[in-house]
Amino acid sequence: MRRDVFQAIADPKRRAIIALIAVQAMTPNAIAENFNTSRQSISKHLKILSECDLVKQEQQGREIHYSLKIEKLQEVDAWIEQYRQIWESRFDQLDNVLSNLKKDKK
Amino acid sequence: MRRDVFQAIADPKRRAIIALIAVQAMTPNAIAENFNTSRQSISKHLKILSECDLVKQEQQGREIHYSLKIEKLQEVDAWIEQYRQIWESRFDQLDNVLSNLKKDKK
DNA sequence: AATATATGCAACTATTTGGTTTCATAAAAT
DNA sequence: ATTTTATGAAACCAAATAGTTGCATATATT
Repeated sequence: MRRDVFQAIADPKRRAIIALIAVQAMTPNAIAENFNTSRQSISKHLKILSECDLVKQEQQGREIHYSLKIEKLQEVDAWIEQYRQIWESRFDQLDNVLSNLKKDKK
Repeated sequence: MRRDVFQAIADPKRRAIIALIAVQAMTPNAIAENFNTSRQSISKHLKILSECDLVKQEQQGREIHYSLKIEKLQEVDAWIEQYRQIWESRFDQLDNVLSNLKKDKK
């Protein structure tokens, strides 16, 4: 099964978990309290996030605190960057495009 | 079934299709020639991309030219933006964090 | 008119996914 | 020592996914 950051962020619940633990490390139980789903389903999402290298764990007694490895999201940023360049250049050149269109049509 | 831009970009083949048609509009057949998969599977991916509002179609005779609606990718950019701010501020404040840590530990 | 080409759609299949239920283990509280 | 709490793992299930195969339709080409 594929395990990359794009697959990780595809699920809305996982994006919500990411948002939660970006602020502060949390235990699976604490995370589950923020959703109406079982603790086990959160654990499975955390396992997927962990396999995608998006979270780190810190054991404290019987609790495990999960937090976001925010650097990993830079992979998404790097991917979107190429397209950002396209839409930014399109915006810059909008006037040119419009005047060229006028010429072509005429 | 969920149809949003995050689900659309989760599949590596769809990301490859996006990269292709970002440059220029292409027909399903022309796209399929770039992969070792059937024309029909490309059509299914294009359907998903279309349902996610990531592509636009232009019919020319019996050909249909698909091209990227790049604005839609700005939704991904907006999502990643909040985390970019976090890692950028972390970078900016790295010295502060380190000196604070020293104080806390001591 | 007959044939070839470009495409979408529907049915079918194997695999993956997200979830629940149940169990095992280890640490804390009593 | 016994019970409670926090967690992961395994078995199972329904739904979704990616792909294939076979068709239907419409536009070119001959």
